[in-house]
Amino acid sequence: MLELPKAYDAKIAQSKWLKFWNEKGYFHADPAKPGEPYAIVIPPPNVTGALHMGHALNNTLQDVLIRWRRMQGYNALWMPGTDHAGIATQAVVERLIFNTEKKTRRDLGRDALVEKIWQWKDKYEKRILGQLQEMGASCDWQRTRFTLDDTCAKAVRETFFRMFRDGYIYRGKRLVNWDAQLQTSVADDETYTEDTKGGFWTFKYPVVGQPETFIRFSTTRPETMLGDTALCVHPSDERYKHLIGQKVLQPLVNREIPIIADGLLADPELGTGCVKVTPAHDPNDYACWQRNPQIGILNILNPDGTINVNGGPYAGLARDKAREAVVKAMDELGLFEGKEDRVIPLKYSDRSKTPIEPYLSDQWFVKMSDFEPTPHRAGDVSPPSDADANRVTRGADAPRSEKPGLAQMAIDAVKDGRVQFFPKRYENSYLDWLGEKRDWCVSRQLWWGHRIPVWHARITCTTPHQVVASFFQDGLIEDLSLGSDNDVAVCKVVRSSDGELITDFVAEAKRVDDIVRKNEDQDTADVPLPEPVSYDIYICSLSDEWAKSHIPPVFTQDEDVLDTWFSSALWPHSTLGWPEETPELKRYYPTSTLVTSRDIITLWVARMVMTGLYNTGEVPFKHVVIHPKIMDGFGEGMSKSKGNGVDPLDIIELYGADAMRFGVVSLATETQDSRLPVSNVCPHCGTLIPQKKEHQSGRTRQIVCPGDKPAGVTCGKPFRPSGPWLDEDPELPTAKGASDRFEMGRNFANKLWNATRFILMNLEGYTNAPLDPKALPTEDRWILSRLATTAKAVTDALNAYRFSEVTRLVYDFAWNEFCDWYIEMSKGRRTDPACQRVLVGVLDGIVRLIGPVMPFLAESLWQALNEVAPTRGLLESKPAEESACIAAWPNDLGVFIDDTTEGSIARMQDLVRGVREIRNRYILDKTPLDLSVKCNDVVAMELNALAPFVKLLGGIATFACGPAVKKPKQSGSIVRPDFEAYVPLAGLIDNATESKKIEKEITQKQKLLDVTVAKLGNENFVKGAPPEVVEQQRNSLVELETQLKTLRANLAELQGT
RNA sequence: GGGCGUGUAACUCAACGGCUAGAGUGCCUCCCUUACAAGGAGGAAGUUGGGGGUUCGAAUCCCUCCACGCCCACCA
Repeated sequence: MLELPKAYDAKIAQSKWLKFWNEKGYFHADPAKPGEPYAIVIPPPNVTGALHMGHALNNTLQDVLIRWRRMQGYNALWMPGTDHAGIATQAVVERLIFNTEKKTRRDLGRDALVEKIWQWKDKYEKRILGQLQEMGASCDWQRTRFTLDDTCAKAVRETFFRMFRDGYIYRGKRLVNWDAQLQTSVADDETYTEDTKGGFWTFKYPVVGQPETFIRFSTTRPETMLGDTALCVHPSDERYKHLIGQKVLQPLVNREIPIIADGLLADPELGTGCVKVTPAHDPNDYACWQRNPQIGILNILNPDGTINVNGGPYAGLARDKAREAVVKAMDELGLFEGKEDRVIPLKYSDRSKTPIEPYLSDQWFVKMSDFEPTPHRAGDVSPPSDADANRVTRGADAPRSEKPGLAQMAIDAVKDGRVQFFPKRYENSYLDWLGEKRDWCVSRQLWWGHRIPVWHARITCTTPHQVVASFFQDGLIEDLSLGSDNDVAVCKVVRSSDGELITDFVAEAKRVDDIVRKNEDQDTADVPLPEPVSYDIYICSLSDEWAKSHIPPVFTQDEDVLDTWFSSALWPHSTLGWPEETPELKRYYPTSTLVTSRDIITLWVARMVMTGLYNTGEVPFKHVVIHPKIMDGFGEGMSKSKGNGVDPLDIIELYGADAMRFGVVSLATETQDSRLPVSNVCPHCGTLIPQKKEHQSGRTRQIVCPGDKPAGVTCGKPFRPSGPWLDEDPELPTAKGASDRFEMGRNFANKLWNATRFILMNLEGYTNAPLDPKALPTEDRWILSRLATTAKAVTDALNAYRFSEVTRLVYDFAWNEFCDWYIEMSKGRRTDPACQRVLVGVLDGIVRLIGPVMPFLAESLWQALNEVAPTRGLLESKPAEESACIAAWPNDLGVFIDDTTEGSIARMQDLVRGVREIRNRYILDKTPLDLSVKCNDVVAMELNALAPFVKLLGGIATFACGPAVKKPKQSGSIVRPDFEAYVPLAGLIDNATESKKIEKEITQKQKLLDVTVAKLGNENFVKGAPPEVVEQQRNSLVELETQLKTLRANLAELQGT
């Protein structure tokens, strides 16, 4: 017989089976092999980040699904990989280089910096993938991708090219969130808003031509006054009506600006009712300018956040200095009216933690709204003139134009069910966000990323002749194949002055000609020469090689890289080899399930659907599973700076990978958040000390391991709580974060380990044969029925992505039914072949059911079982699979389901529990005790059949049953109503206490009886409720009456009456 | 302001219109019974946030109030 160690050793199991699985190659998906495909692409973790509990949850859930489908016989692919995470990674490496070498990125240069980031990436990618492996993730590691690798780059290039060609990508001036520190634009979602101490200044501008007339306005950002191009009031505001159309003087830069009326911008209730308009530095003002283009737009900032030449005398000043100077100057002019301190919500950049500056700059956009793209020609390489139209038609339910745009395509896919969300409510965030159809700014002023494959030149023509010469006679455009079917490059030409896309060059040449001719016709000596005309020429090329040999040197490649999400958006098809028609793409696309968290539903999920549909015509995945976010015990997000984070690797170290996985799967409910109370682990003795709020964010410098516990349990030594510490402190070691919630999984693993150990020790002479339920004793039928019911429930839960239910179901069945009851009952039947087969068969089933969640444990038990019982099976006898990874999922056990037997055993359990309660409450010594039990015929038969139960009563009671047991006439005996056992208790109990207890019970039962009587007396209930509910109420009425009778008799006996 | 969610035992969560609202942890009592003390047996502990309503029947559905969380928008 196989003798296993006394406890489950997670570490040994992990190293052993990881190696075994790798060697066997179970996780490699081969498109040539049979089986219904089931594919998941991993949400690629950021290469620079360490894995946190969110990753642990996210990846464990994917692994559960993949392992489960693999066991079901699917051809299962889990595609792993990492994300280059543009801004985050570059920022980290830049900071590192600055800290170590005191060099900025400009000192290094583009190539050197990118080279350094690649080195960094190689190192951290290895680490992060290794961590995933340690968690047991059964990814197809041979296929590991990176969003910047050649395969992905090819897909990115192809997508950009097609979008450029088809007019989905355009160049536009836009107000972007400018990070003046990193000197890049950042997306809305890469910013956060924080209440910040600021001010609310009130100034006045003098009205031109009306001495002593001023108009007052307030602002939170005085420095932007340099860029004011108007003052704005509400059209119906009586106070200012007469001033609309007048001008005021901006005294600092000596510019006259108009007073305009705009009901959307000005709110008469707010401040003075008059607001300054700075289109280039405020999103609302920008919108106002779009409605009132005549006021003009003036950018006053340099990319580094200092004031530019438009700021006149303030040029060169940093923003805060400019603010001081402007206020001072206004004050000196007597135009400053006062300042109020105010807390202002200010946007910050997530990466550099510096304030965001709304900044006007040239960016590349992907058009989201509906339009009619004309391939190869009419791309919209201009600022959108339809901004207002967008606003009117926004919303997922807005009327559709003929040709749905990217956003609409993605909306439709969810609305018609091609993509389904679990839980369904998350569809809302997706649809609402896409419904806005806001264009997507895809350029980033970074070096780390996919470089934008567009070459640009500006050609300025001083004579119309030159235009013609440049465009036609030199043959430049023809060569570049504008409008032809060139599939390597596309060229677009834009008139610089107004951004008009030029598609008809003959017409354009004629237009310029006409202007010149008009000038010549005037025939005066001092005719001004025609204004020079400039054209911006953009060439997008699919291939760098082609670009090198074909694009004239006057063109330069765009310096920017693409938003990280651009490559992430392609992930489901790019990783499978698109645009090549690979076998993988054909077999696994569309993928099956995407598992992610709710905060990237818009950023990532929506964009994957869009690009998937655009590139392949098919949705990227059918199901989107959104799992909760893991919070600490106070419901707050985990973060490094708070120090309330838990490292999954520490959990693996402390409790094992199976326990970690079991824990996080248990947390995966359908709620938004899950709480995981965090403890500090004493670095000296390992005791877990629950984290308090004051321990967070470095507010507590020192914790002393509690000394009031027994010696040896805690050590009483001081340490530093887990937190944002930058340095090591030799005196005070820093605690790790952990959580005792993972004990549940560890204990469960050990329980199963020991159940297996017990079974394997008792398999002397084991042979296997199929089991016929009809020929088996009650308890065997019962446990097989419970196994079948559990297996079905687990399968249902997985199908519906109710993960926490999976762990709960298996835990309850394995521990509370199999171990606590069936194994105990089996102890009287050690050599019974049927019992051995049931033990092995049920254990085998449990191992399969827990396999997806606890793969290391499952494999350990599986291999042990294979040694002793290599041939097994409940319905047919066959050799077991060589690994739990590829063991068949139990889904054909329905024949064992037997409700009658489950009911009998449930009654028996009640009875046994009742006896145990009496023993525990009253019989503290081990005096053997005669216990007579009277029960009805059905129970009696069951009990006779289940004779070994007597042992469950503790081995000190005798157990008599049958129809004719008389109540012993013995003073001090007590009858428990729920099982009618007569227990002699003379001298063992305190009559007063017990009387009280019984009185309380009588009150409760009487109340319940009254309710039941009332119910049954209610005609509506008898008619309206389902018959089985009525029947059950009738039964419980009879039962309650008996119970009350018994209780009253007990009470009378106790009180000696 | 708009949307989504949460509130059940001391803590973390189940229960999704129907048996006396259940687990795990913690707490109390007993037990190292040869699978397991990372264990076994039992116990105490709940006005299901408050208030209305619908229903024969509500933790569950509706209304309302309170508290909390997340997302989006706005805040000169």
